Amino acid sequence: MKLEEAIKQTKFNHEHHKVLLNLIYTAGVINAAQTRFFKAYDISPQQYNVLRILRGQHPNAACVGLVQERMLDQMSNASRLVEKLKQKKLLSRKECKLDRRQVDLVITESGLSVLAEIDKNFEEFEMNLAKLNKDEAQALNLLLDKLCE
Amino acid sequence: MKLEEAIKQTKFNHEHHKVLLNLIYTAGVINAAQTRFFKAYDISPQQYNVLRILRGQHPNAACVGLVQERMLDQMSNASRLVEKLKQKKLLSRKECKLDRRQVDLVITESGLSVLAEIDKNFEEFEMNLAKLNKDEAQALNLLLDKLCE
DNA sequence: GGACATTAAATGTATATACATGTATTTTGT
DNA sequence: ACAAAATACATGTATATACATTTAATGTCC
Repeated sequence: MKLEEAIKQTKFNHEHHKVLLNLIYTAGVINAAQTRFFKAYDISPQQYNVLRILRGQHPNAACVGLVQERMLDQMSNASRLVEKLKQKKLLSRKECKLDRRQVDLVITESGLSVLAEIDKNFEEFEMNLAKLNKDEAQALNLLLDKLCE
Repeated sequence: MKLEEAIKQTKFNHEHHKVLLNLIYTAGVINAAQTRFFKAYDISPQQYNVLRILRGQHPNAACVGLVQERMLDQMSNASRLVEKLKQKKLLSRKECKLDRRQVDLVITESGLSVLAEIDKNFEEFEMNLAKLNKDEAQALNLLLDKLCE
């Protein structure tokens, strides 16, 4: 359902105000859909994000700071997300020999296979979600990039 | 900072995947900025949203259901938001005479003046946030609408 | 080498949120 | 009219998040 129907409002002060509402609304819709999608794999979208970052480094280790830096939101609890994933044995956490303040995080085999399982279906999920063709997707990305610059 | 810099990733499987990340990222950026902006007025973006809905009905009352229906996210805790706003005396909550299951919510004078104060600066905030011209804002809205349809 | 600042990560705390359940009231079906 | 279903809202609970503080290790300057 698009914004105007969802919030029962058809007039906006100006386009910029609608952009603001529309972005927050759209992100909420996507987020809810993602949360539902990942629930089947017993992880949250944030946890998926962390696993993907670790897979990107694999077989090297990454520290909490690197993960935090690359996360979609600049949140402060990478530690706690890591703890959750460790409990599920999707990553390993060891003291870093070179700098004992840091920890070496490595995705486990189990973590890799969960990601592989997810990726099988995630692309289809993405395509369904976005009812846009490739050109439109590209245009949307350009606008979002410009907005954030 | 745009997505690619933020997450240190320049290649994406396809445009749709980038759209997904970009939307969540952009909404996060906006949300953080909004939260900071509203902090000066001691309310959250969600609470602002509720107050705006009530102002839209003023001087009529609105019930919790109507508020919930029009909120940006389909959340389940309109009750608790209302409770917070009542504690701050920004709205009044009375039993509805016609249907005693419902409650009549009305924004208070104090609530109206907080909104007036906010609106003085919010438009400027919106414009700064979105480094887009009017045509681009319009294009972005069309794409988001299409995506949510 | 030692006091002091800086950094990395973890933890504490208050609030927010998702989801399920509870409670009171009204509506519906017979 | 009365039992059952539906509705409106509130609450319980577990988890998530923002923000500040703590702890331990490293770096810096004299």
